[in-house]
Amino acid sequence: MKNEETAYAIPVSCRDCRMSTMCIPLSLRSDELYKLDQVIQRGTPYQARTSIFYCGDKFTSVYAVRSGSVKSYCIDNEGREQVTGFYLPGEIFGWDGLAENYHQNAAVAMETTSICEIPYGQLELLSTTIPSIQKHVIKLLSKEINSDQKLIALLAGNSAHQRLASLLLSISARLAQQKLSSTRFRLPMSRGEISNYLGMTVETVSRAFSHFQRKKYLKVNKKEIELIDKHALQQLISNPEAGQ
Amino acid sequence: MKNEETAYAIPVSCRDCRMSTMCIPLSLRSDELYKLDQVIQRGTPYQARTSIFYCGDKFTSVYAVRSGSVKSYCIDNEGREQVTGFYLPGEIFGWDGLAENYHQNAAVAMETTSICEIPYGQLELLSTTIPSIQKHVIKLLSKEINSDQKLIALLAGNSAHQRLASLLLSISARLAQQKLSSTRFRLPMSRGEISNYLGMTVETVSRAFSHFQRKKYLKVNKKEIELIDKHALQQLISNPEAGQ
DNA sequence: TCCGGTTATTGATTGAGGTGAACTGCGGCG
DNA sequence: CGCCGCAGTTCACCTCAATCAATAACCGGA
Repeated sequence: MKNEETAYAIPVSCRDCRMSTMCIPLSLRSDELYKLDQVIQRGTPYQARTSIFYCGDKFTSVYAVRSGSVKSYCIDNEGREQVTGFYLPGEIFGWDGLAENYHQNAAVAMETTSICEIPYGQLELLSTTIPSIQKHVIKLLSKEINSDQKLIALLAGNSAHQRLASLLLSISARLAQQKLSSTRFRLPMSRGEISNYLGMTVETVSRAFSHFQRKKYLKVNKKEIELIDKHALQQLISNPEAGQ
Repeated sequence: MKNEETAYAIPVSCRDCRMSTMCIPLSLRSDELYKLDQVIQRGTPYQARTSIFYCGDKFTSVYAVRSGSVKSYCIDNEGREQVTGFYLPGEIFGWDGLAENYHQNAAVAMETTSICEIPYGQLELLSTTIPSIQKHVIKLLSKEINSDQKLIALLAGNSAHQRLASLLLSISARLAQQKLSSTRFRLPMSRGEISNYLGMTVETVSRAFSHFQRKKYLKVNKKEIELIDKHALQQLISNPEAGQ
């Protein structure tokens, strides 16, 4: 019955988890790691489209994506959904609840997704005896700020083509960090979710994909993406004129 | 020589500072406050357009605005400046350097501005003995995340008029928190800085101001703003049709 | 299996906002 | 005093992306 190597196997400990290079365990000594292990909750995988938490839920935990993917979103004043983030394996989400003690966003699995739940109260408790946890938490928060600010810059100053190119390269880079292919991958999110996240319409996203394909920057087949000319996409971002 | 009540007087301690309701001292007992006081550096005011730190500077401190105002910005791939935030009295900035130990943004005073510098190393040290400081730091970081995400939603889903209305109401609300007038105020930033921050052009900002004035939502005189119909601006944000 | 609803692509049209230029008002300075 | 430079406003024009519409591809359920 030793099938822990299959796709959605639940690791028995952080030590066995490939994510530990960017997750909280990073920089813990093994006795400390053991303590952390005790408080992390590893549930059964979430099915596609099921919620991890809702907007307004009491903040209890932060969450690490082990496999699959998650989107976070909020509902603005008059009912419209606004996607605020996509989270891939190895990434941690849920910090948005910290300031007010209630989640400002909802989070939903975009596909079958397994997640480590890290109860924040426990983490706080642990951090009184293991200072490096505090430091790491603060670092993760700060990273979230930096990536949000990059998105702000992207939305404020770039064209539709540039935005999509940025997202694709960002996903590519994040997959690379997990030692997954950075040139061939399957987008977990729909065109609608992409367009919402990037502040444009589905049609514009679709046209941008077609444009990139005509330009031979990439191949698209539904959600399967193959990046052919990453350099051209980079160019496009820094220089709007690139490629007409 | 007791002129500590004048505009740019440097308070001798956090206890005397009106900002303490939202700054770090909040929630400290007076013996703890004393210790914090010891590490905070209160320099002479910054002149308009002088830098507090540059992008790439080593991260050493976070900063609280005591009077005046500050903008943060970064320079993107090909030289363009992107404004990432405006900071008013009582607000804390500089967290962007935490993750990588180098500032990802630059910060510059928009007018004569006095600032408390809080050396982060000292703060960390203090927090080992005063756990509520850690908590507060994390709360401030989390707040920054929430406000960044609001901006993302604003940029992704709203028109030029809505964006400007949001900024004006945000400034108004933040001034109100400091018990300053929320209906009559002087914008510390130029039209160019506003437009850059909101992802549009100076001309569009100008047109939007004129439009609002025609609609009797407000009065503009250079940088002096008088909000006349805040409710109409609110409406405009939640409902794009409001007022044509 | 077929059917109905959702998601994606493509085309035609429209409009918000960007672009470039002209014009104004104001402050600094020789 | 007049000249220059800069910030802000206004205008005419044009572009990019939203909108409207039609069709195609896909998925889940009976």
